[in-house]
Amino acid sequence: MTPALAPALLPTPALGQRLRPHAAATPLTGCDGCPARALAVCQALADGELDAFGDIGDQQRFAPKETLFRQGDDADAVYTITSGMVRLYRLLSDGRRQILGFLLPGDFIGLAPDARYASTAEAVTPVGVCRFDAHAYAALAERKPHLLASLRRAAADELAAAQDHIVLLGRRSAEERVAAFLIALRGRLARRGGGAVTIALPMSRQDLADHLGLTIETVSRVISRLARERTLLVVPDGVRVLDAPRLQALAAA
Amino acid sequence: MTPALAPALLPTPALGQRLRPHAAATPLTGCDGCPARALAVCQALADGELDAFGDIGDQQRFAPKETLFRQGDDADAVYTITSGMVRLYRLLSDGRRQILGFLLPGDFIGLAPDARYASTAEAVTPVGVCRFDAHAYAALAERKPHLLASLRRAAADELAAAQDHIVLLGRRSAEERVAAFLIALRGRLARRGGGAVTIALPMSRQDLADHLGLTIETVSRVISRLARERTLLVVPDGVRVLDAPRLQALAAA
DNA sequence: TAGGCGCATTGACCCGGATCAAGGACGCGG
DNA sequence: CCGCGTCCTTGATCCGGGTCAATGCGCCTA
Repeated sequence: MTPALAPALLPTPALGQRLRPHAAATPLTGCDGCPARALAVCQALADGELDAFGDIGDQQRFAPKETLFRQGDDADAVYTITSGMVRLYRLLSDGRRQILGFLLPGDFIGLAPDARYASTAEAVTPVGVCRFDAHAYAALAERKPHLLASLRRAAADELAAAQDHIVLLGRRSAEERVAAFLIALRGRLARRGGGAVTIALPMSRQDLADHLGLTIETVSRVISRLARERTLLVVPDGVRVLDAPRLQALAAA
Repeated sequence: MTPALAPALLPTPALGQRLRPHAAATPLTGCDGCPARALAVCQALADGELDAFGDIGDQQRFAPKETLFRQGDDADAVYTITSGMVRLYRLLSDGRRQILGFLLPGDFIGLAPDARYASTAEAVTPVGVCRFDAHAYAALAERKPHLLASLRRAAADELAAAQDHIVLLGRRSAEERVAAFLIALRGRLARRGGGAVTIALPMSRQDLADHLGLTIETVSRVISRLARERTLLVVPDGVRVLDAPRLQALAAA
């Protein structure tokens, strides 16, 4: 019933790429033209130093559902997302899945480089990354204190985000989870130059459910309810926030 | 019905201190006699370097329920736990509480030193800590690469633990949560020289509930059930594992 | 234009764990 | 020794969200 209301009015959410399949093509130049330049860990380096950085970095693209690496693989690389969206998840032996997070341009994977990856990383949309050999990266970090400091800040952010999510999963209702997730994603998108009204949701409802510790039906029902009471408007591949204060209130704190 | 079965047969769980109230007195010497010496971040430093370390460290004790710092305070110090147990938690505005973790000797607080503490730290048992001025610590870290490396390892561990907990809260049943928590705590205690059979639980059931995203009644019921079916034996301030394989199986993966 | 396929939505019902409500079991102070 | 407070356990009942089962709605291919 909702989709009828919604013409395709997504103003191409500035995610650094398109959300519809098979688009996105950042020219494979060096760091200069990198859309994540201002966001990423790399910003720690002065322009001059970027050469060393670009040298060990290797630009790659992944189509939706392609895997960057798998839980259990040995962790021989770290990544910076330059465009698109990546889901990071763990599987239990019986197939239950928990999505730890959705990564956006500028996000970094490999802050905690153990011997093996503890989770799987998979492209949600077409994805561009900068891939670094783990050893070369570690060696470079050792020589660039700015980079190290930047890594520590990123680690701090990531840990804080993980703790936020622990609170969300441990002590919040379904509606609060959805609202808090949307608010948080909106903030992350906005910081990357997206608008604060339309929130891009290129991932499936199942992905949302597996991130929020709910089922697909519950996610769908909550979103439908928020749409029915005019807090949200469901649009293709996303939602529009109609009543931001109300959504904020539901996300509580 | 269970307590009758349980004489006080706790062989003084080697937590580096006693679990019963009002005991514990590590002499306030330098790092040499520190019970956490081998576990902590400090192990990164050669014996000779410990002087600089001891100089900026400040040994403190806290009685049960005393707070080390509060959510929102400005983060002017980092800590290493030397004895006892600390709970780290966040409060929601309506009073709901989520315990992020229980800290043991050798654990470090302040890997992600933001401007303000994002959570409250409170002594569960009598606690000994080594307190460092945040700035002095950061300055020292800058000069000691070993220390920095050690911090990164600790940050990696902490992030991995947080992700484990996200999976636990997002995708596991009450029984699995309790079992997984007990297995994990047993491992941590064992690594600190405790036995692998008796698991010390100095925290209240409410604490467990607030850590595992459950209610006190559910925690109590699950533990009672495990005791009834001879997987556990409830003892004062802890449990004994009678059927480790079964507990392990419940913790799944 | 029809059929099929993969999501998403919606409804009906069920169940795991929350809530409400008594009791125990200790420990402590008097 | 009693009375009280705190924490834990247990039972009865309720309900939020899970499960099961239809549709619905593009979107793709023929």
